[in-house]
Amino acid sequence: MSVKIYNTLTRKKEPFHPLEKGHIKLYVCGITSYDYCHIGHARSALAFDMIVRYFRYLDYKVTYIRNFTDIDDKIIARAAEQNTSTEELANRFIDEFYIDMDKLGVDRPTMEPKATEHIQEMIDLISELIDKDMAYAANGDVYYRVGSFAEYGKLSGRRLEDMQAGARIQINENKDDPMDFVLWKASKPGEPNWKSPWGDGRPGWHIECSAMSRKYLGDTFDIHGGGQDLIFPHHENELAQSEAATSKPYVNMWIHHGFVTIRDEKMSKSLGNFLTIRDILSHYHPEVLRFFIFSTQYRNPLDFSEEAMQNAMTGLDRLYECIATVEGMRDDFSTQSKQIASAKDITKLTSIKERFQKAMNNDFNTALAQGVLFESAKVMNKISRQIDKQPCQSDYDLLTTAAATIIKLASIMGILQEKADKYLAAKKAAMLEQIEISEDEILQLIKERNHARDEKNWSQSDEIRDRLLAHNIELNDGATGTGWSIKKD
RNA sequence: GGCGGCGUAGCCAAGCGGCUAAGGCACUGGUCUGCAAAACCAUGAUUCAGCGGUUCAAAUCCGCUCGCCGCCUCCA
Repeated sequence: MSVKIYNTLTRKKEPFHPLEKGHIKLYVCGITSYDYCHIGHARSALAFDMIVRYFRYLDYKVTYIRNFTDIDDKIIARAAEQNTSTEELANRFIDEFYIDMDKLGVDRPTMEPKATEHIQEMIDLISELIDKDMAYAANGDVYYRVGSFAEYGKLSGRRLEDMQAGARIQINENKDDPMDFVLWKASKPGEPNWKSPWGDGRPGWHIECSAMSRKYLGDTFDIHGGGQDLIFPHHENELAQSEAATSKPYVNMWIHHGFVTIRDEKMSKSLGNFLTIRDILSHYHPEVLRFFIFSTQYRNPLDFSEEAMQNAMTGLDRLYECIATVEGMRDDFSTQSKQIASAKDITKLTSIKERFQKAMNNDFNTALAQGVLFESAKVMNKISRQIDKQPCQSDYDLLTTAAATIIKLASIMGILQEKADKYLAAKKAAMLEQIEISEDEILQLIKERNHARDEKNWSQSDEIRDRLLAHNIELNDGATGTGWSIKKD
């Protein structure tokens, strides 16, 4: 059973097989480093983190390259504003990026090349294109001759004629054709620049990915990924450059993820409706953001709202509570106890892995995979609540194995990775800080209330409970005593 | 104007030609409880934006209409 992936190039879901058996070569467009990252960047990093983790779970070797664009117009402009160098600015925000990624628990790619460290490779590639007459130099700039690449537009499904009709194309008298795009830009005075056969200048945006992917992954590799906004022009142009230079297919499979939206509009700086990763992580546990991001399939738009985050948190807590209950089970079983799990329950719980993989094999359908986790938790809760004191061996084994399986599978999405009791305790402690009552006070009041309850003094008992409720503390009277929790809004 | 995507219960979200249209949140009833909370059980779309068509069979394929979104300029 192979993984099926939606390929932007063919607009179909296709079974995926790497060129080299057992070894996947993946290139993903990373950030342009000039500002803090927002949730959209988080979605990109997390989507590919999940994809790589899933491939590795399936025992593939994955070589994962994600670049940093550390020179471009925006970086130059921002550096000038801040009176600093492009290098300092780019490196500063790369450091900030790592802070966010580490908090989110995103695994590092195999390599993270920077554009400015691959100038020579880009110059070499541009020279090859000029030699083949696919590119031309003009006044210190170098342009790609779009019209000479017959398949131009095949990735984004555009035809040159259509684009020219309605496009806002900058007038540039250096270009032979308005659709030609820049490979090398002559530098203006004071701008960062590198020596080249065409004079001092700097690379265009698209060429870096062609040069770096070729260096680290070869002329043809398995998967190239990025956000849907990169399909055109970035990936279209990359493809055109690389295939023109090598005369080989550039990439077999193109993966593009959807946007994060707010009130159904794309999150973007120009609209001012973006939230940074650190904004979110100051209010929510990183796993809540991960849970939220994986609550829909990666290609669909994902609408951000506080309500959706609360929803994600509730769902994550539910899974943690289920695991905590199983882990809190007395770890000795009894030969006296009867088996509670039905044949149907056993089937459900022994097929978790299979059902989860089936979901993931269908174009990384994390939404469906989360459904498998919830269904499993429900069955486990059902069994757990019926166990009286000690489980029988078969139930004990079934539940502990199921919990371990869920934790393992959830690690692909990077959720449920904390010890369940610690996660729940930490959450309680964090929420306790927000209300004006200490744990000691709560425990004291519970003690008083239980005393009243022993005397069947219900009015006093309820009065104490209401007093705690005023502080958002909910009580739960169980067989082993009275517990408390913070009430959700 | 060109290209692409989406429209499934109050909300989120699976479904990719054929088993009762997953799952979560919310709501309601029940079990449990002194009363609650949590958990569990039960309950909700004769129907998948609308209209036609293909098929023995369509939410799933095709066409048209309506609505929303994205790309065509930097953008995850």
